Amino acid sequence: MEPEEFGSEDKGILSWDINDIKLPQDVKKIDWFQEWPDSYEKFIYSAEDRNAQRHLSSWAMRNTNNHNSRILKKSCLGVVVCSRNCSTSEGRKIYLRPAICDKARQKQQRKRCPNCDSPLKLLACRGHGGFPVTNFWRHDGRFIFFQSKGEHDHPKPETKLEAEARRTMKKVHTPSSSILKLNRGPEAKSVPAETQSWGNLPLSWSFQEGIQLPPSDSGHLMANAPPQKSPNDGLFKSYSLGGTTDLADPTASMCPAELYEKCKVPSSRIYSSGDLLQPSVSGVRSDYSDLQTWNKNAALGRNPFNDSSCPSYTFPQTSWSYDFPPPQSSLEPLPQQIPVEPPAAKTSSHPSWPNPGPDPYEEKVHVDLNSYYPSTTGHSPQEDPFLFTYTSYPHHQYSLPGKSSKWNFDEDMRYMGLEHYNNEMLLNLCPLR
DNA sequence: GGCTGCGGGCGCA
DNA sequence: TGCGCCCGCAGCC
Repeated sequence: MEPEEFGSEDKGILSWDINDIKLPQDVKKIDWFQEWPDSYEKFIYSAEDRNAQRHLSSWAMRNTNNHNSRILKKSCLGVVVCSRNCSTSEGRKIYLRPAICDKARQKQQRKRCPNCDSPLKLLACRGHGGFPVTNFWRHDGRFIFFQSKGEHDHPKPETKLEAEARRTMKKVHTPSSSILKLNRGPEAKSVPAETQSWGNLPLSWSFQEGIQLPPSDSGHLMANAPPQKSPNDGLFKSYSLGGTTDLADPTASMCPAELYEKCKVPSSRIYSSGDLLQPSVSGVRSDYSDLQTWNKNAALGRNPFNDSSCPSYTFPQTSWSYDFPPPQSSLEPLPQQIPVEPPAAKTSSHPSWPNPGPDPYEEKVHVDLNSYYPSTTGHSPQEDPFLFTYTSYPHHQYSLPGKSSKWNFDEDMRYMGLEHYNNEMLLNLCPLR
């Protein structure tokens, strides 16, 4: 997030440090959750942002004791790679998510590369002066302040959801490899090298669960060699029409199909707030015009769309604005796949952190997404019995969209990645679909 | 079994 | 004093 993108008021807000005694409370703009924070970044999330509440990151971050109960500190564990740096026949590299638990990580490192059976090795993160990148979380008032220190010097590992899903998938019956191959072949080959784990996840599973894995393997992620792409790549397919989408276009990954033409030019402003949120949106902050940033990020396996430089919109009720678009976060479960139940008020486990209130996404932004939902899917996810055949996240707390077909825009957008992920997985599980 | 948060403790600069 | 790291514990999924 470049300071140039902000006005004087924003610059003042950006001047805070996580260690400050008092953090700004007159926050006008709060950020969308950043799944892959990198470099020396600061974000201010709503205290009701569930991902922020959980201090989630797609980097493998472990808790670090900083002897300060007000500030949660996490340090990056890096990425688990093949010691021979092997590549699959499709040129994919092995980037596994290091287990957070020390014992589990040791156990993980005793396993072999799923591709070449060489030993695995942990590529430690040394992006912060030779030490791991550290992330800091602090709850203060209505906000959750996030600050990262250091720049990851390693590829992105498998995301948490991928790792969780992989474990889950291990417990379910695996369809035959031939079916998987049939189902995934052409599409998989169309995925460019840019594509990383998320979009390829089912493909990875196809490899690991049905085709290439040695019996002893516990699963892995076969990501393409850097540059990589963020998990929210899946969003594109969630919105795409007819499965003929161009996955090589990163800007498309977050665009409703109807807006694709407006979105597909990376060097221009991708999201006009009025395009997506007509009644309740105002203000656009920035764009993704820096190709150098793109190239640099891509070279390190980063998705420039994870940068915080996003257009924003403002909630009329709160006068806050969110960076837009949100869907880079795919860490949340999909409401479409969630049994109807009232949202539970999450209780902060931290003694000094306030309990968040009701989910703002269920109250503040109601956007009719009917016109944006992919029409060619033929039916909505909630109508599709297949979409209920697998739910890997039992802890969801969200309610299904009501009969009014009003969707909670924020959450739904963020969930699209997971929806894609589930849809893709279901495609594997139900290849005849 | 693994993830997460907490906190005691140690070593180093 | 701050930081990095180890360890154990407890709660949760």
